[in-house]
Amino acid sequence: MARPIEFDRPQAVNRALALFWRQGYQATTVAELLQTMGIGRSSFYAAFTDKRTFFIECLDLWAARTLDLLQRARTERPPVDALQDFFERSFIVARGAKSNWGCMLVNTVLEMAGVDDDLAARASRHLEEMQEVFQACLLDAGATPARAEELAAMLMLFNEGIRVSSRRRLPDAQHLPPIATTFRLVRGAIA
Amino acid sequence: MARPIEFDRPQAVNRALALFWRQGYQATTVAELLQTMGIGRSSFYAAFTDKRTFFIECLDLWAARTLDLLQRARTERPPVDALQDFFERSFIVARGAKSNWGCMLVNTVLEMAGVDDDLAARASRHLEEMQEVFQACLLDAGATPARAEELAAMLMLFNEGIRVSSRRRLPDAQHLPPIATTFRLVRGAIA
DNA sequence: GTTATTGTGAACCTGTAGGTACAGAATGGA
DNA sequence: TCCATTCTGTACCTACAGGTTCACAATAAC
Repeated sequence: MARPIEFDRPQAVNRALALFWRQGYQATTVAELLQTMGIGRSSFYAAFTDKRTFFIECLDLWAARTLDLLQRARTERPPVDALQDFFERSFIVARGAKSNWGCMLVNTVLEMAGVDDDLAARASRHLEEMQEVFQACLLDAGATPARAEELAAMLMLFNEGIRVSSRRRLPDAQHLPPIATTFRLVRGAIA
Repeated sequence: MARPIEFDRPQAVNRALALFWRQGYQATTVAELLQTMGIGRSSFYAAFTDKRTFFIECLDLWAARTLDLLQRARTERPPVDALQDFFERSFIVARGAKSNWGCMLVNTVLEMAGVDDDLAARASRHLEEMQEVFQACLLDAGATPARAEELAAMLMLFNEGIRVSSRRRLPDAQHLPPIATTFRLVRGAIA
């Protein structure tokens, strides 16, 4: 028909996602999104309906990627090592200038709870999915079902804490020891 | 001189603080603040300069109250019990309809990091102060200085996690076991 | 009672947010 | 070459945010 030249949708979404991740939903304006994505207003609304709908798309994508990362690590290493890696990598982000924006799910829960409860609940559900993977890893590692559930809950609490802490621009050294401490406990509780 | 009848400043601040606590900085409009506080626009700006300055006042007040609560608990109970109480009470909030808005410091760090870094840093510094109290409690309980520092860092991570979790509207039962688990570890690490 | 003084509410101002409308540019088909 | 189609940039619209102004109201001193 006509005009097959469109903008690169996945790339545009990726760039926007980074903005939302860093600044959150409210602080990110549509104008900023457009500039980052390199597209015009009408293209944006034609392709993504509106800001809120688009944010949901980014949020779900972020969750899917993170889950995928976890699942893949799970096939490549012993289950508890995979988990510990996942946590430690939350901090060691390219070691360079690139800063850490925490976990988009956690950020969203805290930003939107009491403001847009549907968004907060959506992020919360994604966190539950992650917790289920934690639990599956622990089962793989030989924990009893009850113990796996308890430890997965504890790890999720830890995950949430880590992601908060990682936005505080503290030296990495301050975070890694607690992770090591925790995983010593986890391994002990399984054995 | 004239017109000694002013509004009740502390009460107005308290009400505003609750709003900021629940909704965060950005989502709370000046109009909402005025309605909650029961005062007019000009009175607000005369008394509190502007929204951001006022938010800082509320944030500092929240931090001071929380620190005070911790310090007081510390004089009334054995140090580790005081800490555990502090954590558990973060969830069991009046058991009724009253909901839990987490920790205003944690909320602010996550909302403002990357948006208003000065505000985020201020909240982060208050968290450091809390962590110092944690450490002092652990020292009181007989931990070595090195161990107290390590455990205090871990507890802060846990604190951050708990406060995130508490905004997710999950049943309390899901939170309390991890707290118990953690404090079992803490007591073990001190002894 | 008059007046100087100061807290107050309502109306107003300005900037900017999210969202829409529309003319025009770039293509595939005839 | 021309047309039909559809994506895109610009200008625009409306709502509302934070903040200011100002006339009025209520007091204390005299």
